[in-house]
Amino acid sequence: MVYRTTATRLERDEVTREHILNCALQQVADSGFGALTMSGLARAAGIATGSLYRHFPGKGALTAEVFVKATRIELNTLKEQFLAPGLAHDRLRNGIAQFAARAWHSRQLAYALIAEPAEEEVETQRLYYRQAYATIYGELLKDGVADGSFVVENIPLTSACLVGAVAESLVGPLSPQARADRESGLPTETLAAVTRTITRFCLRALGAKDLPQ
Amino acid sequence: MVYRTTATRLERDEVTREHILNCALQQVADSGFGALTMSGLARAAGIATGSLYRHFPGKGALTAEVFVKATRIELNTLKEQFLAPGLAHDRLRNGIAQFAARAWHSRQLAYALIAEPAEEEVETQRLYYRQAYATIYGELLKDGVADGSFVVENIPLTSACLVGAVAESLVGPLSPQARADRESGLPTETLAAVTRTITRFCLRALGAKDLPQ
DNA sequence: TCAAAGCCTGAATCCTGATTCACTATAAAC
DNA sequence: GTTTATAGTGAATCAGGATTCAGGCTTTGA
Repeated sequence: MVYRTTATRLERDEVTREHILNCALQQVADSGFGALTMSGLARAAGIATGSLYRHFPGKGALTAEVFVKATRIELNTLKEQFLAPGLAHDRLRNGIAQFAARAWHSRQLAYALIAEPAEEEVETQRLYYRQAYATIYGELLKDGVADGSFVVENIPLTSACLVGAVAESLVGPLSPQARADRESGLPTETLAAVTRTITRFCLRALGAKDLPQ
Repeated sequence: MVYRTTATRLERDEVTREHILNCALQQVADSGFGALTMSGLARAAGIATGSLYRHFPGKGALTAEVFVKATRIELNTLKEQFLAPGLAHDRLRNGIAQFAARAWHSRQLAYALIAEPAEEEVETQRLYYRQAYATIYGELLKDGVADGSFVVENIPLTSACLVGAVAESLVGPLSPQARADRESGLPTETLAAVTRTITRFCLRALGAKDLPQ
């Protein structure tokens, strides 16, 4: 036995692995999951196609890891706002504003994470994380009912409505940005205006008393 | 020239064509667009694979036609409720209730029409029909603002929120039915309860005065 | 420096399902 | 009944992208 997996090697592997994931994330952020091919990714990462398979068992696993890496960040960011101290009313407002801003500035990635069809393994993770999203919305609603911010009868279903409303209006084909992409007229709406409308929509839907502005 | 496309032939072609579309719709309603293959469809329709290409230029066109056929029905059904006489408040309530009931009873089809990824040609049509949905929502909102039912600042964006909320809560992965599919516990929610929650959510979001019940 | 073992390469292979096409069957016209 | 154009058939082909693998390359440990 003259060849050993030495520390140097392990470290180098780790670096390569991260490099691959970063390149993949870049591609997804630029052009979505649909544009992610193993040969293209290998080219972008500067390695051979076969080498990808040293680090990942297959495309599904690789893609799922990209998805999870990116989604965790979003979820934690939102969680931070939702679990902050203060009235549920304000926490919801801040959370949505932040989510909207992030989606607005990287719509392709937001779309990929929220809605774009992808490998089976990605869909599995998406399901898991949607639940996670719904759960933190649910927590917030519970707090909001307790502190008098909201009036909600069915928390899980209302969470689903909120997730859907926010997703469609920011990232879906009816979102102002998507419309602007299509009809090549200027993007008439601003982030601030969109955020305001969505926030008011959600707060009103939850029976909140005083709306922003 | 001894062979003419006689009336009998044209009629028979028409029948076959309809038969194919019906079989395809059946398959989509049973198992979604993903399960629709040309050879499978040919088998189901009792004809040869190649014969499908006598009636349709390719899979994309065929699938798009199935989509349009089914979606038109839904859209018209909703339009009927939304354009009925009466207060916008009530029309919205009726429209959503009907939409929910239809989706509830054929969830696979509803999912396929609203959200399931499919051929390029289908996505094109989906875009078109989403706009159409948003437009009729928009009309209703305009009427509602006029007759005092609703308070809405940004009609297009609010329409998008409504479409998203309804779609996600009825058909998306967070819908009660989808949850029930996954966790094999009984489907705790009833259609009536779900409809009530969604309707109240939407009406409140639109600033409606008196909520049902 | 060298032998041994694992790494890296990328062209060849596999897979899945749409599409084609040479052939047979059928309908129309006489 | 015969001729001939068109319809129907389904096995073969094609397409495009994931996956494999034989062979050269590097690293390791002595």
